[in-house]
Amino acid sequence: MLSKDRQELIDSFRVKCKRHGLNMTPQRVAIYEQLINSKDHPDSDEVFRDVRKSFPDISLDTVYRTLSKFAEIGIVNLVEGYGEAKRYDPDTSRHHHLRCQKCNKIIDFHYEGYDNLRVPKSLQKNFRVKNVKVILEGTCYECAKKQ
Amino acid sequence: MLSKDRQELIDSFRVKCKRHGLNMTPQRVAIYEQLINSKDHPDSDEVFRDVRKSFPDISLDTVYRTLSKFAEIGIVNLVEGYGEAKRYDPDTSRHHHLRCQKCNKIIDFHYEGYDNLRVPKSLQKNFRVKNVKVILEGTCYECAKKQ
DNA sequence: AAAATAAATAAGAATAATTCTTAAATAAGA
DNA sequence: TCTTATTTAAGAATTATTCTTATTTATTTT
Repeated sequence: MLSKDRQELIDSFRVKCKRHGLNMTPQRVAIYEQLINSKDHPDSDEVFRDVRKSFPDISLDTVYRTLSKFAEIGIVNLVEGYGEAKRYDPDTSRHHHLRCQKCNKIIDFHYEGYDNLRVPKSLQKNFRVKNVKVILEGTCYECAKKQ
Repeated sequence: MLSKDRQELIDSFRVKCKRHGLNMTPQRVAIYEQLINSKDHPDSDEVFRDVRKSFPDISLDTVYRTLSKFAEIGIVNLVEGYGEAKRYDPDTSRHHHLRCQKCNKIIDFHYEGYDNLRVPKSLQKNFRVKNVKVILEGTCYECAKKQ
């Protein structure tokens, strides 16, 4: 997160919040600043523990709410591992998934273009790749209708 | 799951279990049969509720244990959404992820080959794609060493 | 086929992740 | 500054999952 300078990032953070009707609160700023420092893919509890150091009275619930809001407006991304119940796919044949970000529905599809993506050589030293997944995320028809 | 006939599937299920040292129990068969019928990507609780109809005394814990074993030996696949805590990525620039299936670590990487995958036209009618993710799953160096 | 033993199960307690409820505090706009 | 809509802290509640223990069952050994 060092590609832009701190102040620039915070300014654009304020703009994004305003654009989405989010009030500027010290908690939100503290969480955002923590995220800038983070080099990892932290969960809410990690962020909570870190933010707490500079903001001892913040509540866990606020961190949960805030991160999920931030993800909603694109300040952060939710990584694969969506915090819901584990789900299993009984179809082990080759296929790919659409995932609706609103309702979490998963829809199977097949597309040859994704079937044999090559794996970059440079990774193969430090990581043994077992499978390549392509996931198209977005909004399903039913959820799009509702809006 | 109708590509092979029922008996063929169950036979190969028995073979896979044996190969991995799993005993054949009525519970495991019942769960496997339920999976064959499933057209979806059920979570453990859904499987539990369904299996219960034909096997009223099965416990939820058994379903959890069994599905996770099945995933381990490749009878089913765990879909994206791994049931852990939600994790956020503060880096919103274009990149992709390696995910270690053992320790759940996520490693960023960049690879041009994945940056502009085209989205099949046929999907675009019923699904509004917001982003395309490529995830390479496997075993990280540290976890590989441990074995 | 019966006995031994290793694996698997049910039941419910325990833990972990997340969300909800409510009353109080606060940011933004008039 | 006053008003109003948001946001917050705190803790209860909920949901998903794992753990513990005693019992049962599948497989292996006799």
